[in-house]
Amino acid sequence: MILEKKKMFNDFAAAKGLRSTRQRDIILDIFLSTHQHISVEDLYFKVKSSNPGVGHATVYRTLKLFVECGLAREVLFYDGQTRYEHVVAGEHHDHLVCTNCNSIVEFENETIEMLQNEIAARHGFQIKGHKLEIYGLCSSCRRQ
Amino acid sequence: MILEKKKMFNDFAAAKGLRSTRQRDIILDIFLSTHQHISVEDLYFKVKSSNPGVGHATVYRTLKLFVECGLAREVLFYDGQTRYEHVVAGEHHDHLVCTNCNSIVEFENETIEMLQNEIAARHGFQIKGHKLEIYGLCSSCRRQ
DNA sequence: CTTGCTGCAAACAGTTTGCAGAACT
DNA sequence: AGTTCTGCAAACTGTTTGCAGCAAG
Repeated sequence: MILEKKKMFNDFAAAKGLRSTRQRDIILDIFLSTHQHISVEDLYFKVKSSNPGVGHATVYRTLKLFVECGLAREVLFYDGQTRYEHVVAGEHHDHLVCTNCNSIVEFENETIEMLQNEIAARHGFQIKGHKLEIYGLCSSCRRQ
Repeated sequence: MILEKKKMFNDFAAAKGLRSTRQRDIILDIFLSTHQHISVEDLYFKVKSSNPGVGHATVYRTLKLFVECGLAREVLFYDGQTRYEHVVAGEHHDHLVCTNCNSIVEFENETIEMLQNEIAARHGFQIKGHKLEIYGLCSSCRRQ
């Protein structure tokens, strides 16, 4: 799992012609060792504690790379700090259902998935799955 | 609808001993005339255009009051600007369902509701309702 | 040796705050 | 008159950027 992710980053770096640097390795290691939605600041301090020389900007820049290669995802809360969470494979989509013609449009929304995890955690639930269906009139039925 | 909201704010202001000022009236009027998620900056410019004297800080301060009295809600996107949207009455809750003991916990999440509206809008859907159910093990069933 | 990467500090953008004067009650 | 509110500018916070030196290829 962690090795997979390292490979993911290495492949991405190779494909983009990025160099392999000590700092990126350290930041990736520490990011992979964290749990959901760590703030840049927190990650920066973790990195600093084991590796004082690393700068603020490098952490910012490296996290953007992780997002770009699909390892991480930006998450916003209401405290003005950007957080990053791990992208986990196997996420699925939900549905928009037209109550007139019964057509179904699929969609995915990572933020909703994430919020669901939060809600479940808050209530002590161990989540197994979910179903989200939005009902309404699709664009063509609206016009009629 | 607009009058209701003005009343809402006036009642809140009265209850809190806030003064009624020209600026707050203007900002409320303009906010009520806007659509979903306006940024502070945009609202500020709208206010300025009809009323040049009003300052930046006042718009920020007044929007916080709207949130406090339940008229507005903060919304975050990924562009670093805080937006505010209207709170609409009649929002409901969703469910956490335990697949073992079938107990149901109700919850509400405004952000999910809002995201659903966005998704529907993006697909040209006129939303009528939705159902969100999260399935899993409740905290007591997990322990067994 | 060439080019990309880093660390630093300065710059930036959005938001908040302190304060003197204006406005509400 | 007393106190809250406003507008301004300065301060703050989180993030980005320019640049000289460092390091990977």
